[in-house]
Amino acid sequence: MGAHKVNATEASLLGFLHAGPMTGWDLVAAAQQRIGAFWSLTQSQVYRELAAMSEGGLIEAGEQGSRARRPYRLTDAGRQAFEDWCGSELAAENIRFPLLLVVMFGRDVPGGRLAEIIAEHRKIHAERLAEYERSRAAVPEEERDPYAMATRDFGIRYERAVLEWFAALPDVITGEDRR
Amino acid sequence: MGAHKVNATEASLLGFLHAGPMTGWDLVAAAQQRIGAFWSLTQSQVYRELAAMSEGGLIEAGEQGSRARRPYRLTDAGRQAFEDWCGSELAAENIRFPLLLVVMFGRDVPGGRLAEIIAEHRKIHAERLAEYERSRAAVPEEERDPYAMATRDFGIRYERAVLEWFAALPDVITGEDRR
DNA sequence: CCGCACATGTAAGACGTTACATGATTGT
DNA sequence: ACAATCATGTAACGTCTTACATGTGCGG
Repeated sequence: MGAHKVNATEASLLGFLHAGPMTGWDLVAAAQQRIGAFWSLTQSQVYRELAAMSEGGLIEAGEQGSRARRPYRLTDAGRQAFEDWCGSELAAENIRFPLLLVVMFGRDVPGGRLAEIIAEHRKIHAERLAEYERSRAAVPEEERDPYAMATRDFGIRYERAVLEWFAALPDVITGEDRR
Repeated sequence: MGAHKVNATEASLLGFLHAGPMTGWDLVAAAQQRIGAFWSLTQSQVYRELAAMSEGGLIEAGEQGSRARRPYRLTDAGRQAFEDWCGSELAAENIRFPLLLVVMFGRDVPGGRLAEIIAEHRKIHAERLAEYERSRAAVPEEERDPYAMATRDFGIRYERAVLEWFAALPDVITGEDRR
């Protein structure tokens, strides 16, 4: 009861800690790799939230290991806080996509800059998709975690949608009208 | 030249002001409606940035109208700042999707909560897609702005991708295994 | 003439980013 | 013994969110 209410960033750290104690450093790496595509957080944030959650009793620091490694483990209160978060109303997804701002205001974007930006980003997204598909293929059949697969598949579908969107843009925008 | 460097949020306001003077109130409404799907901003932010940009000479307040309406118009410096922003390196898109956190940590989400959340969000996205398609169909052929169309189409493709992702989720996750 | 929507603004705090500081340990 | 990397942490700032305060004018 009355346990501290956590935000989504803290909840994600608690989520990782279900699998066993981890240090801040490990959490940063895990977050970047496993949820970085749809939930960004920085090293600075991680250490701050760890300190706060430790203060609040949601996690406990263990014995300090070599190189000042400080592993944190989930407490019962932390487990409860995670479940409370799951039970609370989830915020809607928040997308901030500067490229779309440029497209929206494309009429007033100077010269060929719009086409240039689009070409640039098209390439970035093609690479990201390739990367996701490579990583998907790299997981041996028998050790596929359905949850991790699902989130990666989201990324794949997202990147495909973006690429199809690029492909369907009219020439006025992609700048392919000058032949 | 040395004009103030603006962030993406300010750039979006400058973008709107290219079409003519607008008040803070109008900008909030316009932003919510026209870029809200991929760039959220709040009323509070708008008034703050307007004050700051006015201070910096990027925009100028006009005569106060009724109900204290205060229209701002773009200055040359503001136009320049907008172009500078277009010329700068655009930040990558930033997606924060709590639902995907829940999926990622699905193994530790209590009881049928995961399935429940998914069903909920599936509905939300279906409705959003329907809304986009309705709004798309509502624009008369002759007054279609290709830029606005392009950003809306992004939304449509995004929502379709999300719905297809939902549809492809395994039963372990959607909870349809108990028959 | 009164209630509601319009319109601007402020304050405080939560959250996120960037840069830097500090020291330990590993490998060479 | 030295450089590179590991690992934690702090400081400062920028941005976003939430809530509130204040007043105006339109419509019934």
